Amino acid sequence: MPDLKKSAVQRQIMESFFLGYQAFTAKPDEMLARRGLSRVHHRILFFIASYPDLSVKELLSYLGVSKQALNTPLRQLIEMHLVESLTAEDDKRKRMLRFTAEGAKLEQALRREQVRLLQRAFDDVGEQAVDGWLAVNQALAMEKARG
Amino acid sequence: MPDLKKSAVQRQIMESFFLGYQAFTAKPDEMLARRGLSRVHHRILFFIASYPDLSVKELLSYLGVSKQALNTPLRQLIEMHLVESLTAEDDKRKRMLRFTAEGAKLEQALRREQVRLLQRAFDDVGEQAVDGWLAVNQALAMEKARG
DNA sequence: TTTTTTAGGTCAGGCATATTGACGTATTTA
DNA sequence: TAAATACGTCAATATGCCTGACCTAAAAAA
Repeated sequence: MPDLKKSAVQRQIMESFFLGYQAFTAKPDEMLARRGLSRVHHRILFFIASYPDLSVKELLSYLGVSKQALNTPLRQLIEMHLVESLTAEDDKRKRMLRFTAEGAKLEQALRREQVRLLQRAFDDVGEQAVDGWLAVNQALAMEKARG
Repeated sequence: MPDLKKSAVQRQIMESFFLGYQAFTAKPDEMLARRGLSRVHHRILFFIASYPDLSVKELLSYLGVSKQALNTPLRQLIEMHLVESLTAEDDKRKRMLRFTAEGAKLEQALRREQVRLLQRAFDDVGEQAVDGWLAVNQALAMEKARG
């Protein structure tokens, strides 16, 4: 347990977090860039993967951007046949967003690279450290929810 | 140790990391926004704090942006009397970047909020988890350096 | 000492993306 | 039938980054 009262220690911890997160996003960023896509597209793909058949409104609330900001990247994903937008049965105003086969493949490829990176880091530090890492991330996420 | 072979587990781990990092940057983002500043300014402040009297070129290499992209935010910080740019003694082409008293105060305030968040999360999970979290972040940062 | 390189700064044009506001359509709910 | 909702799009505006070009001052190399 480092001494969190020292400025230099604080900065070093913050820098590791920053660099670690940057490493985590670097590979997908690069893979998406090759297709002319960006991190917004990645987030869209992530939420469609996590909540298949979610509506545009739900997606908007997860992303926290305006309808107009979502419009372009989502349309691009649909035009590239990575995502499809189907009218919902129960409410025909709603669109259900899901992957095409190709879209699912891309999401898997992105995730595989991120998991591979995590796995390599996990292998370096041991099981106990991994559990701690997960616990702190979850605690931070909770703090966010709490305010 | 979670089962990293399951897609849902993978996504949940990735989501915690994302949310945790977002929580980590949320407060500074908000504090900076009140002054009309953004995350680029934060990164500039971070590097000046970590490497006082660094040159513009060094700062550029840390940030990984173009000279023109740095120009505006750095000038703003200087005009707001948060950072000062002093000609180096040994090489008068170089500018040494450092905080003014007010700039140092802002950097401390930003860092204090981030440390406070970390501390709350750390308190929730215990010492061993914290050490694990730090170890994994460092391993990830290393993986980045390794490629 | 003259020439070249380096550090820093700025301007212009182009591109991408975010915002707010307004409008239009289809559908559902009150 | 009227009001609200879900979605989509157009326009104007603002921001931010990029590349390329050009400039000064200073240091390094010739």
